[in-house]
Amino acid sequence: MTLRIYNTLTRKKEVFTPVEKGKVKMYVCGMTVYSDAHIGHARTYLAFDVVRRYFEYKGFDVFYVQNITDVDDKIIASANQRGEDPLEYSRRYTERCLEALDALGIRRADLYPKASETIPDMIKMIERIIEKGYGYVADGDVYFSVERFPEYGKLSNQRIEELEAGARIEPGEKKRNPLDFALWKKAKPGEPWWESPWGKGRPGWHIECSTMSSKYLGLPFDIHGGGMDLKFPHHENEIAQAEAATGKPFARYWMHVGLLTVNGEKMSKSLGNIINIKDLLERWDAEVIRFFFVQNHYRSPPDFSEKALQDAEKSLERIHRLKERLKKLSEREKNGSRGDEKGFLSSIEGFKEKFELAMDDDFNTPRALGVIFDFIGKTNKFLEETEEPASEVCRRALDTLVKLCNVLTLLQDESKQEVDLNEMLPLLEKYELETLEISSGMEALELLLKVREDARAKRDWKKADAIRDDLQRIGFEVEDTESGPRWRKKRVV
RNA sequence: GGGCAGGUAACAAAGUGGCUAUGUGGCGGACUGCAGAUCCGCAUACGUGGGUUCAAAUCCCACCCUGCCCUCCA
Repeated sequence: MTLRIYNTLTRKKEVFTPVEKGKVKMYVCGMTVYSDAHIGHARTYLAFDVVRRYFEYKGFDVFYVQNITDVDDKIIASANQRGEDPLEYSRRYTERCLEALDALGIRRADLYPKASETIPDMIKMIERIIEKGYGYVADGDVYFSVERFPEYGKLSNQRIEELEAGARIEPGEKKRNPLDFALWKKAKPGEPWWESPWGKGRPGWHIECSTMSSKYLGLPFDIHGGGMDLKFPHHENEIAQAEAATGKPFARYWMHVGLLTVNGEKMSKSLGNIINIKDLLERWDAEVIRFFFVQNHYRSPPDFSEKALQDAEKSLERIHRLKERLKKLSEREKNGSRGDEKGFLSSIEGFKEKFELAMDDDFNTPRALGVIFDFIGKTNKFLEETEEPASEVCRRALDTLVKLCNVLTLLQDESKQEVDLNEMLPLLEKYELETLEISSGMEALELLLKVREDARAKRDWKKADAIRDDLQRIGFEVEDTESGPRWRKKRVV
């Protein structure tokens, strides 16, 4: 089975063949750590988390590098504003940002190299660029000469002349061509600096990615990714620098993630609609947010809104309900039944194949989700038709469901089905139940359910419904089934 | 001006030259004391105008509209 990836470089879907058999080396442009991580970051890093998970699912050994930009104009500006040391400031935000992504349930990359810790390597690369005639020094600054690199523009499919027409020249620029970009910037007063052959200064933004990716992955490496906004000029510049310096091809597959909008508008500082992850997690479950993203293809721009999350939450419920149902069924011991277990088991394999087909087609997560929902429908039907499904069969279905969902970052956390005693106490009182012997929330809930069952047995529907409604109000959904009441905890908004 | 994506039913979102995407919501049915869940069924689609074809929402052309990039941005 072959995996095909849409390569921005060729604007086509291409069959993925790794540089080194069985391995995937991927690099994704990381965060500039000057403020809290926002949902745009979440969108991108979640997309690549799914990419890496699917590669692992297929048996590849993945090495995933994501840089941290901790030397940058905005960081310096923010730090100076607060009278803080820029490097200390960025160190603090690095942790904050990574923790926000952790909280969202995005797995960490294997390595997070920092710009500030890779300066000597960057200097070496800049020296090589100058040696080979692609860079020039101008009063303590070093620039890359775009005209010297004939392939400039190959990623974004633009010609230098066209770009020049649209470019603007700042007064007092030391550049020879407006498209030239800084490899090294001369230090200004109050800025952090490093010694270099060109005097005190700091690296330009683009050079760090060329340096870190080639340092940790070697050239060429397999996948280079990032947000759509980085395609030009950042990624274009990365290619120019790395290929100019080494003479080797850089990254083989370029993947770009569609940028999200918020209520139909671009998310930007000027609009004041930046949603940061921590704020969002106070109101929404991490998995709901992940579901929302996975529902969209990584290349298309999702539109973020509260309604979209509400919809995502409802859809997710369907998956959780089946998971819990299967879990209970597979925990009890039943071998064999009257249902068509063989037919069901073989259909499971069919769903797996369809899932893989969808993911093999440029990580088509919405289609893969469709397959999962088909599988859910099929499984529910099987369970309806089968009186006592064998626990082994249920376990197999559960394993498949979890395995496929895990690739999409779903069902990765154990659902928190604990019961808080304090929540239950008012209800125990309301129904005048003895609280002395109750020592846990679970016992309290079970007592309430038992009382409700007694009421139902006496056809006291009023009381039974009242208990159900009260439990619903504190987030417990109660359903009556043939085998007794079934409950599950829901998020209370 | 140049580059890159899109316009699919109530909403979200895939896909395909002829065969149910899917989820949420709506309607009807089964089940239930009721509800819920679940199952079964139904409805509402492919921006506009041409063209190619036995057949196009899917290919081609034109047009309209939307978003993004060309300045820092995931």
